[in-house]
Formats: sequence, structure tokens, C-alpha cells
Amino acid sequence: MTGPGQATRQRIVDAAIETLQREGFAGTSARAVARTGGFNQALVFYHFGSMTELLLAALDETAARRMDRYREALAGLADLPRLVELAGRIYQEDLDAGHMTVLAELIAGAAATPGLGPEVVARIEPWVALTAETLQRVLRDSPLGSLVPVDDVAYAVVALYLGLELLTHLQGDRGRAEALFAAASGAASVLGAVTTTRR
Amino acid sequence: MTGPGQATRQRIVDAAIETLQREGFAGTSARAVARTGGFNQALVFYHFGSMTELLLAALDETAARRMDRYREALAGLADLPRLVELAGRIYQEDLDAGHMTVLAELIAGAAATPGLGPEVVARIEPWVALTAETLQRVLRDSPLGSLVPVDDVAYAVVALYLGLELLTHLQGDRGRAEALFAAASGAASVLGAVTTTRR
Amino acid sequence: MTGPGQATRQRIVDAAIETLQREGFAGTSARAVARTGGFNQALVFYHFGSMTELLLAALDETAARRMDRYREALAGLADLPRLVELAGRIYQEDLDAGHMTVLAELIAGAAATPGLGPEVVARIEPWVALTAETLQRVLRDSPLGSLVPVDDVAYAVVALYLGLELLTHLQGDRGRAEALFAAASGAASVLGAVTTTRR
Amino acid sequence: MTGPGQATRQRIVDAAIETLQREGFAGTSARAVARTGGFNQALVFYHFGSMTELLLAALDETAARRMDRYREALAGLADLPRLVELAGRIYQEDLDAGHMTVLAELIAGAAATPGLGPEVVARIEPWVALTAETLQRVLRDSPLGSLVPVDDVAYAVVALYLGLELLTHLQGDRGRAEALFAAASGAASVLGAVTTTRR
DNA sequence: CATGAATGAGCATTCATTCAT
DNA sequence: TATGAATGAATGCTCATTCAT
Repeated sequence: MTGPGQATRQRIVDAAIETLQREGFAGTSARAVARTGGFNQALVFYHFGSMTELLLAALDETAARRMDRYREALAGLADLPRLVELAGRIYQEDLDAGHMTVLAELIAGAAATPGLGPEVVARIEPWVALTAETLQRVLRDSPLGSLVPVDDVAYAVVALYLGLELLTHLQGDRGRAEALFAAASGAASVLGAVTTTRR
Repeated sequence: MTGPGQATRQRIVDAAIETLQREGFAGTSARAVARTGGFNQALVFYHFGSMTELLLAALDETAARRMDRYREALAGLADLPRLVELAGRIYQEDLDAGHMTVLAELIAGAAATPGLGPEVVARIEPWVALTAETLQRVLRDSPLGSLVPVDDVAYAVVALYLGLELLTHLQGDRGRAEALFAAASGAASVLGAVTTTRR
Repeated sequence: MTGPGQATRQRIVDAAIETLQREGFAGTSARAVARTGGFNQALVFYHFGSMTELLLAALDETAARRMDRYREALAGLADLPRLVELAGRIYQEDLDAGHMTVLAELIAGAAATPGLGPEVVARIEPWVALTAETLQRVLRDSPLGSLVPVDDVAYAVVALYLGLELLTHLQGDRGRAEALFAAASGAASVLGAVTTTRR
Repeated sequence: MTGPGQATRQRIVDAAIETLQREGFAGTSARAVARTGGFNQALVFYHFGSMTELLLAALDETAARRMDRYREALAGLADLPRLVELAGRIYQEDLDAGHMTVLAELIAGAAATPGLGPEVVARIEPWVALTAETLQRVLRDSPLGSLVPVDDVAYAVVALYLGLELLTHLQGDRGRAEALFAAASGAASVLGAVTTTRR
């Protein structure tokens, strides 16, 4: 489990992530990854069998890192305003770290690479679940709790996140998304006040 | 203005749209488009100069078709419930027609094709504007009107649409998005009732 | 002989010459020539049948212009020093006007274009003849006249010219060729003095 | 240093030289070279990265072969008549072996391939140097030695060689160049006699 | 465990040329 | 006399992948 082979796998995955972030999906060829990591391109196939497998491994890796961060941050939260404010903060962290770029690039490429789509979808599920779970907790005690179809909203939130990331990535300007989160923060405060008052 | 050249241009654009929908961004090579349309691949370059130009022309074409449809449908609307219900209906129409696929693929692929990003962004603006405009009209007379930052919400709506399309496309199952729209419809009814009552 | 067709032919030839000078042999495609001259590319084939024919016509045109200039300049000359000095001057004129570029490019391209070689050779002959003729005249009265195999020297002179032009073209620096002509001028003076003295 | 890769590199370079000689610069495409050598065309790019690099490698290869031959032949020479006679002999050897064709084609083609020019120029320098060096040695003891600007003459000799090769190549008839060398041989004998006498 | 070499298929783009109008 | 449209063949180059070592 932790032989030299494992270390090499890690090097390759790291190189793949870096390349995805720097060059985009189409620029992430076996050669490009090997160049980034300073190893032989055949190594990719030795360890992962195909580029598709490597890309999925890269997605798993970044997802794991982020999931940890998210879980930790969301754990103690129980009211809507803080949740929204946190969402904005993490969104920016994600952008800075290039985490979502990997996902976005894979989603993009999935349309062209047979067999990639379902795998990517499967890796999004946990995010929907985490979102749903968090919403559930936050809304539990509020009158909204019974009205809101948590699963649907969670799905929408993930989709929104994805769309925002793509647009931001494209524009090279995150001002708009930041403004949106600021506004959402405000709205959540009001909503939070209303619902809290009525508790 | 309407010589045989114009007809051929149209054939090429149509073939590009069809190919984007069927094969995705990465699968939409000049050769693939030519195969789809049954013409010589050099014709693409004769008429459009480069693949990038053709892809943008395809985007313009589908956008024009959809924009007309949307404008018409949105024109007479003035209350939130019907707006949301309409949004769901059009979303499904879009999926059926593959319209949004073209945009989604281009947005996704833009990360890899230099120079494509800004052009695609520019072509999204009108949708944000249309959304903002519609929201403005619908919310004008409601107490929500003054609270909601219309531009931000419009941007979010477009991002959400985009994200949903990508996910739906990826899953090959639109059930989840449909459920979401149904739920939104319900929520909008409630909200509409509330706001209308207070008017 | 001087209808509108003739004028168009001239436009095409001029555009071909300009393109050869600016873009080199490989850059002188029918499209490139048409772009330079602002006419339709099919016109080339209408008037010349093939690119090869156009290139030869261009060579004929520049050759004619230069031949006139050379003849005039050489006409009154009868001694070696002035001849060499003049050769240097004309060499620079040729470079400035880009005349030799056309020949050099065609010689270069001839290796690749079937059928072009012999045609180009035929168009070099007059230069060898002109050179031989001039040498003959200049050396007539000198003791060198009977020793020098005029035709061979003429051939060598043309070859030297060609080689120098190619090298100069390649280096983008004509300093070396200029130094050579200066040195030749000096040598010719000495030689001229010697031969003249003995006359 | 001498693995199978090295052998393949050599095969590719040899095929490139052969193709240059047979098809000329413009006919020497990666595909043509691969056809000549009976290997996959992608191999060219695997080993050389680009056609330009391969062409330069081919030039280096023939240059190395010829430089060795020239050095050896010129080493023992100290008088002008034998030098000229040798020059003629080697010129014919070069033609037979197609060595100079490679240089001529590259010089010719360099006008069209960006970045090739300076590299080719750099590879001509050693020939000018070798010529200058030889002239220096041969003329050292003769009264001509102090009169002749050795560097200029060396440059001219190389240019002449080049021009002759191009013309011969073009005509497919080397009679004229042979006559020239014969005449030069005679002239050199006379000149040699004169200068030797005076020593 | 790792690698250099090799390959067949693909890419966007440009070419000279033809032809109907 | 001229042109826009069209084409088949070619270009340099990159790709994921395989394989012998």
C-alpha cells in the first residue's frame, strides 16, 4: 500500500492535477502530464492503464482534499446566514486552489470521452449528499425546513456552483460571483432573522 | 446575400450544431462536421477560416433561435409562478432540441481553445440581460422587487441553468432536473400567493 | 495586345513579383498572389493556366527590366576597373529592388517543381551571354583577352552572382558581399593598370 | 549513446538526405522522408521534434562527411595549380555523392522556412574558414599572398561553388562546370608558374 | 518498476486547380 | 472576362497506447 509504486502514483496524480489546472482538459495529454511531473509518459499507462483512469484519479484526489476541508468547515454550522457566508468563502478558496477547475475540465471533457460521463457523475453525488445533509441540519429547526425539498435544493446548489465556476473560469474575472455571494449573504441574513424570530 | 454560398454556410453551421450535440466539443473536428454534413472538410475553412469561427457561428445560430423563442414566451408574463413554470418547460424544450448542449460544450471547451473564452462570454451576456429584464418586470409590483438584487440573481439563474444542463447531459437522465423544476414551481406558487396577497 | 486582359495580366505578374520578394517561393501561392494584388485567385489560372507559368512570367518580367538596365550601364564601358565597380553598384541595386530575389527563389523552388528547372535555365542563358559579350569587349585590347576563356568566366560570374545573392539573402546582411566587391574593385584597378600599361 | 534509438536517428537522417537529393527541398516532407526510409512518419517528430531540426541534422551529417574528406585532401597541398585541380575533382565527387545538393536545397528552402536561415548560415561558416585557411597556406610563399584579401576570396569561392552547384543541378548537365574547372586549372598553372618563378 | 522506442490514427489548415455561372 | 464555390490531396504535428527490454 505504501511501496515506491504508491509514491509514483501520487507523483503522477499530482502532475495531472497541476496540468489540468494550467493547461485545461485538452492540454492534459499523457506527454504534458509527464513533462509536468518530470517522468516518462509510459508510466501513466503502467500505473493507470489509460488517460481516463488517471483523470478520474486526479478528480478523486482533489475531491478528497476538498471534501475534508468542507466537512470540517460545515460541521459546526447551524444557521443559514453563516452557511451562505461560508459557502462564499470556500468558493473563493476553491478557485484559488484550482480545485474546481479539475472538475470543470473533466465535465467538459466528459462529453467527448466515452465512459467518462457516468464516472464523473458518480463523483459528484457525494457533494450533493453533503449539501443536502448540511441543509437538513441548518433548516431543521426553522419553519422553512418542512417546506424546502432538501434534495432538490442540494442538487440545484451543486449545479449553481458548477455553473458559476465555469463562467468565472471563462471570464477570468470573479467579481460577479463575489457580488452574488455578497448579495446572497445579505438575503440569508434577512431570511435567517425572519425564521429565527419565529422559532 | 442569399447565394449558394449562403446556403452552404447554413449547411455547415447545422452540421456543426448536430456534431456538437452528438459528439461533444472534443469530438467536433472539421472532419467530423464534414462527415455529419456530407461535404468536404476544406469547405469549413473556405467559409469560416477556422474551426473556432465555425463554433462561434454555431453558437450564434442556436442562440438566435432560442432567444426568439424565449422572448416570445416571456413577453406576456408578469407573475412569478408562471415564470418558473415556463422556465421549466423551456428548459426541457432546450434539452430536447439540444440547444443548450451547444453552449455548454463551448463553455466547457473554451477552457482549452485559446481565444474562444472571451467570445463565448460575450455571447452569454444577452441571456443575463434577458433574465434580468424579465425578473425586473415580474417583480416590479411585488414587495420582493425592492429586496432582490436583480442583476445578481439573473447571473445566478444563468449559471444554474448552465450547471443543470451540464449535469443532465452528463447523467443522461433528466429526472433530477425535472424534479427540481417541479419543486421550484411549487415554491413559486407559495411565494407568489404570499406576495400577491400583500399587494 | 493591349486590351483589358493585358492590363490584368500585368497586375497579376506585378503581384507575383511583389509576393515572391516579400514571402519567398514557398509563400507565393495563388492565394497569396491574389491577396497581394487584390484580385480573385482563379484569375491566375484563367490567365496563366498554372502557378508555374505565372512564376516564369514573373521571372521574364523582372529579367526584362534588369536586362535593360544592365545593357544601358554596360554599353559604354571598356575597361576592367570600371566594369567591376559597376558590377558592385548594380548588385546592390538588384538587392534593393529585389530583382535577384525572384530569380533566386525560382532557382530554389525549381528543385521541387517539375518542369520548372529547364525553363529557369533557359532564362539564365541571356545573362551568361551578356556577361560574355561584355567581357569580350573589355578584354579585347588587353593581353588578357587571348588568355581568358571568356565563356567559362562568364558562366562563373553568373554563378558567383547567384551564390552571393543567396548567401546575402540568407544572412540578412550584405556587408560581406560589399567588402568583396570593394576588394575586387581594388584588384581590378591593379590588374587594369598592369594590362593597360602594356597596351 | 549507441542504443537502437541512435541507429534509428541515423536511418532517418539518411532517408532525409536521400529525399532531399531526389525530391528537392519542397518535396522533402515528413511523409516523403518516411516513405524513403520505410518507417513511420511520426518517428521523425519523436526523434527530431520538427522537420526543421531534421533538415539541419541532415545538413550537419553531410557536412561532417564532406569536411573530413576535404580536410584530408587539402592537408598536404601547398601550391595553387594542384589546389584548383583538386577543387575540381572534389566538386565532381560532391555532385556524384549529392552532398552539395543538400546544402543547396537547404539554402534555397531557407528563404521560405522561418528560423532556418540563420542556422544554415552558421553551418556555412566553417567552409569559408576552411577555404580561407587553405588559401592562406597556399599563398603564403607567393607574392600574391600579400595582395589577396584571403577572407573575401574565401567567401567568394564558397559563393561560387554554391552558385555552380545550383546551376548544374538545374541544368542536369555538368559539362559547363567541368569546362570551367578545366580552364581554371590551366589558368592556375600559368599563375603558379609565374609566382613560383619569382619565389 | 520503469523506460525509450515505435505506431496508426487523428488533428487544423493550406494547396493548386476546376467549374458553373 | 471574371468570380465564388468547391474539392482531393497534401502539409507539419500530436495523440493515446503498446511493447520489448
